Amino acid sequence: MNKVILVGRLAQDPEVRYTQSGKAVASFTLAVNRFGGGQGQNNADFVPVVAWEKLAETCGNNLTKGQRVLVEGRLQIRSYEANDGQKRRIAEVVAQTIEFLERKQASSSDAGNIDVNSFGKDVFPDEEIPF
Amino acid sequence: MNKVILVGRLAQDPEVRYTQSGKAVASFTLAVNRFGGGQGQNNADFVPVVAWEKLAETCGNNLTKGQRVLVEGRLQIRSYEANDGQKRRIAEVVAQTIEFLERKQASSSDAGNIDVNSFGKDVFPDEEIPF
Amino acid sequence: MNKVILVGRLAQDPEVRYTQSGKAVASFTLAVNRFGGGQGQNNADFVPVVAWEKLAETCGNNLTKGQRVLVEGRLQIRSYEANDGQKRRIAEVVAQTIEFLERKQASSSDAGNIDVNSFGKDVFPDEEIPF
Amino acid sequence: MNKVILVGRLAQDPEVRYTQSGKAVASFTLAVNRFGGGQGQNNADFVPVVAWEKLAETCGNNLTKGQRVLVEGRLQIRSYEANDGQKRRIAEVVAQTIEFLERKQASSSDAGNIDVNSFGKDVFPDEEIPF
DNA sequence: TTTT
DNA sequence: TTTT
Repeated sequence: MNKVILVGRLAQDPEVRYTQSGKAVASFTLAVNRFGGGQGQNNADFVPVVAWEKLAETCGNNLTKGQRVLVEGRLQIRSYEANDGQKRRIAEVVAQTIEFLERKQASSSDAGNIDVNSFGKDVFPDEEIPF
Repeated sequence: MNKVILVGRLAQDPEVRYTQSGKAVASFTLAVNRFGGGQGQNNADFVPVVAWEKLAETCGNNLTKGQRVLVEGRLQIRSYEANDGQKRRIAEVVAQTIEFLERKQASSSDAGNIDVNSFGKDVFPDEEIPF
Repeated sequence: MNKVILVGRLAQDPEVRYTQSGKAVASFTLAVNRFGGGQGQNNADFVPVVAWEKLAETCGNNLTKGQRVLVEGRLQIRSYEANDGQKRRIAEVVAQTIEFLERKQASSSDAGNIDVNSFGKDVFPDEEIPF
Repeated sequence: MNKVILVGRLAQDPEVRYTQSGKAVASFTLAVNRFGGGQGQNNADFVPVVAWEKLAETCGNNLTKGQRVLVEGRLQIRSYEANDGQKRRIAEVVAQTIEFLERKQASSSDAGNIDVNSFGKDVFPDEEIPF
């Protein structure tokens, strides 16, 4: 069991890239507010999120900065070599499902579809994220 | 909502330290095996976990390397200044509950208490971890 | 581990009652939409939810029919004797935390607090729900 | 989001049945111990669990009464007509993933595979359970 | 109806 | 850096 469930807002628009084999990868940072915690000036965790393939494309097409979403996924720790030759570790959430908790932009006529919208179910990709 | 649920094995014995104000903090790395994923030589995520106060002490007293546990907590992203003066981010799971999924060492007489053992419920501490 | 996480809409206003000892208990039904599932006429699970004490009062004061919330709790199976003398079982979610995913009614001046709002953490009460 | 995560022991061996169209359905009751709760004589929730298709067969072949497992699934509320013609509701967890937390019976030769074993990912079936 |  |  490796399960992460986050509710937060996109801190930026998703970036969609492609691996050498053509798989889509979306990445964005999710701002997850803390409650009851330290009440400093920037009281949130900024969590890196990645999504693959069809889910990546749906992110690219439907999500924008500031939008609130629920992300379900797994916590992945990757090693990579930094510019200075040092090995570092990065944590990120690999999204398996994303639910809209609000629409991209509130149009005047969305009475029928303001419900939660769930999409995607992505699994363990075997390629590295192209950064 | 910021929820993480992991099942894995301690990659090392927990280390217990104390903040300046005397709060206990336990930290350990949890090896969470991947399934269906890349089947390389080291097919696990090594996730840093911290626990505070009473839960920290219970960790120190009851957990050892190799033991399987279920950790429920939240994902925290902290900034810190590295030795080279650079700002880096570290992700860790702040444990709220830990359940034993097996005993520290199978003694010959624990027939009655091999059940899951749940302890702790720790919340948003307002001090930094003393590294 | 006994964990339930639901996102849905209140199917009715919460009812708040009191035990003989004076503890508040709120109960409501949460409509949780299904996705990818059977697309019949009533495509949702109607889940009974109860909340205790302070959390119960917050529900009574802040939640209304139709409002979208995230409920975190545990699944409880209770036995009771039905009117016909038969023993039946009822399942319900005992809420531990509830997050608003939208406001009761959008007032014109909530720019600062439209964020997710989390409240409550309630535990294993030792009294029966007064039905 | 409709997510349930339970750790408990099988209260009985799974029963495997088949729908008219030939889909396998396994069902069993999971005894989930309560902690911190009422400490009466039967301090557990007995939760009905169903699994479909390949996951159902794996349950039938690998799980037995008393075994500890982790079940991830969704909470489903079904209506059915009782023998007395009354309409009743039943809650059950539709399993999506099951992890072994211990082996069926410790044979002398399972040194290599005593790890957590995860299997299955089942989705919204469109047939009724054949009771 | 029930697990340990 | 790492568990089984």
